[in-house]
Amino acid sequence: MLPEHARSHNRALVLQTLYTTGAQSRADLARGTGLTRVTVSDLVAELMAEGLVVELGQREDARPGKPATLLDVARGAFRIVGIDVSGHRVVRGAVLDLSGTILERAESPLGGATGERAFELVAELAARLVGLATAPVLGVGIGTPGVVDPRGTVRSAPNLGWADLPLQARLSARLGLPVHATNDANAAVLAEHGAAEADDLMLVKIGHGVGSGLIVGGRLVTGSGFASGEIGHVVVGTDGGPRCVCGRDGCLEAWLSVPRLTQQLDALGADADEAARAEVLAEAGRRLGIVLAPVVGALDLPEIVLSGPAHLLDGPLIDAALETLRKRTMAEQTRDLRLRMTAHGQDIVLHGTAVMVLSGELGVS
Amino acid sequence: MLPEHARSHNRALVLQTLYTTGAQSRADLARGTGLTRVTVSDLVAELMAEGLVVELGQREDARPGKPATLLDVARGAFRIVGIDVSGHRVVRGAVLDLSGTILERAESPLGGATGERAFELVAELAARLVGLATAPVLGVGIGTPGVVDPRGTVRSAPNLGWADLPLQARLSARLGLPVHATNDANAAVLAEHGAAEADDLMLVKIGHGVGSGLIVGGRLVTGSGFASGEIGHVVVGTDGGPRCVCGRDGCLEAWLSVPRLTQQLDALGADADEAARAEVLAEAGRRLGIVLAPVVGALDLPEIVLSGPAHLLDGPLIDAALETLRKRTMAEQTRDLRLRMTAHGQDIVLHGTAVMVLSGELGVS
DNA sequence: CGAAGTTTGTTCGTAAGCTTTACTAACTTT
DNA sequence: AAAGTTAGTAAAGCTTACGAACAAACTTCG
Repeated sequence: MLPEHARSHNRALVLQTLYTTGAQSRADLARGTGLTRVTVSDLVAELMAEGLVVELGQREDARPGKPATLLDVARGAFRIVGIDVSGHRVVRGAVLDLSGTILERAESPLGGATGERAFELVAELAARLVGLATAPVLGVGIGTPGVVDPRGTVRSAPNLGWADLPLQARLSARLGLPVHATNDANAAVLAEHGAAEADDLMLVKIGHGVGSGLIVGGRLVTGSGFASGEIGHVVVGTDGGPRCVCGRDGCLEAWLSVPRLTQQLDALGADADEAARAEVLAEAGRRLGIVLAPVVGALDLPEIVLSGPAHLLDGPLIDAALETLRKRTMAEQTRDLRLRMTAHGQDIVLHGTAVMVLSGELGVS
Repeated sequence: MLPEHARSHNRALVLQTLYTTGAQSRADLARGTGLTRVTVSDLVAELMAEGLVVELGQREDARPGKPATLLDVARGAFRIVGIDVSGHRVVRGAVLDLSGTILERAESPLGGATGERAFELVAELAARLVGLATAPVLGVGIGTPGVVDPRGTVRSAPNLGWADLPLQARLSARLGLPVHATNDANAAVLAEHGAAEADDLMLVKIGHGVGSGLIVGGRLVTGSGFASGEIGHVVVGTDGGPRCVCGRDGCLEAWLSVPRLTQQLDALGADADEAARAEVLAEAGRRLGIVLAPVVGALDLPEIVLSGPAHLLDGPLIDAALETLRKRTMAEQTRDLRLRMTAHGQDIVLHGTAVMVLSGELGVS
């Protein structure tokens, strides 16, 4: 730990405070960070020279003393490019500003491409989006299914036919920009965590498969083999269940994946009554609750967020899951447990990649 | 982040390296920590002045250059007092040296004491042990059942009749020494983690009740309500189970607690055949595996350690638990999963409290 | 209306901490 | 005996943050 590390820590602290709290003066920043006004002024000067912070002008309200000069992160001065490879049929991408607002979108049909061809599609989409950016690009973030190590190498992503693909390194070399890659569910939980304070959070992403991302103590859990969150193929309960693609009976994914739910609802027929449809969804919710209960107990989780098609998840399914969780864990722990849908909708992975780039490039987490 | 924080970080880094790697020279430390020899010399001088580090004399082996002066942590110059309140009938305590070796033991029968009387017993035992120490006491560590917050206040420990008891503060005031308190299962997982490198580890403590402690990313998981590890009252499976003291059917504790296992084995009779006894234990092990599977999946845990009576746990129970875990999770994750008994035996909580004091007082973790 | 008080942000000098460079000490190898 | 190597220390310098003091610009009070 050198003095310069302390410096970059303080720099990130100032930027973080400015990012989350919004426009404020140097003196406000000093009070908020615990540093002195002198130090804050120095750090702010450095950040302004880099174009990351701008002065907004004087504060309007009438107070005694010299009027404060308001500062803010130059939210419009840089762009982030985000790529979501978790879709089954398309690769989606976007240009975002530093606040995480999506400014431009683009997508490429995947068309069943795998391996090198799939990488090529991702790289081309990223390059296209970088071209659309009307301000310097801070970095590129990618969320992909599969096991991704901290250096952004995709250790294994069966659906895309990727194995030990150095996604981050190759894309960075090609674009000449910083690139950050992570698992799609991890990106999603980062989006949900946003720039919030350190806490604990689990995000369950339900789509073609079922995966999850975890934040414990404010930090993303990667797992010993970088395979955290893989709950899709955990067997639920002790009474069998539907056959899973992995060959076993009763995996969570076999109960809960979107194809399975859709197929079950379709089987009821178009004119099925609402109660029958609700029961199908409630049964899936109960199964989710059964798997999550031990995790909630072991980690004392306060909040779980679901991501996926709201018309399937938001209703009987989520209600049954919460009720099951309550029934199967200690009352003290789940009394305050929150289980809810994400507010990010379909863009959750894109937003998460932006958080990842902000965190990696600016230390803003 | 001030320069002095960097200083104390580097100080702890030197001490940590010395503690884990053992006797070595200042130059070795410089290479090991990445600091320069000058800085290491300065820090070592500071640590020697405090009596925490001592010179052992010159290195013996024949190498070119000036002979190195070997250093080590003054492992015998300080003592740690550890208290384990997790026993059902007695409070156990010990005096340990900085290496975690137990030098003296003492215990007090609890005799059903609760509330203030139980606290009094703990305080008296601690004072007695401090008196037994033949070197300055670095600090006192306590492992207690229940929910303990980071400031060492026991939020709730029903068996001891404690609620919002500021255990750490009151004991520290009484003894005039630094005190650290935590949950017993958390202390146990710290013992198992020891001074090892950052990794992931779960410890399941099976006794009168069932609890667990978790280390994720090298850090102890406390949980949002400081109630992490409470898996004893998570319901197992979807086929009912024995009635639990909490009123529900099929809690893990109802399947797995020592009283329950003992009672089941006793019910078989003294001349029961070995296979019947093994089946009782294997069934309990399968139940443990069912609860742990989602946690292993979500966290990508590489290792789980059991603590409790070896004659019950080490055998059919542990074998069945591992087999169940393998059957119920993805093969990639559990291929390398280790499930084993602790090597600390009954002293695991005492050893854990020592780790806690070392970490809290010296930054050695 | 002017003096007093308040708040902001900067300048200047200082203390802490780590580094580089240079040195001595003490050993092995040739 | 000379050369080379390694350990540890001393001196000087750079970076970083701080405290004190101050000017600027406002409000409030008499």
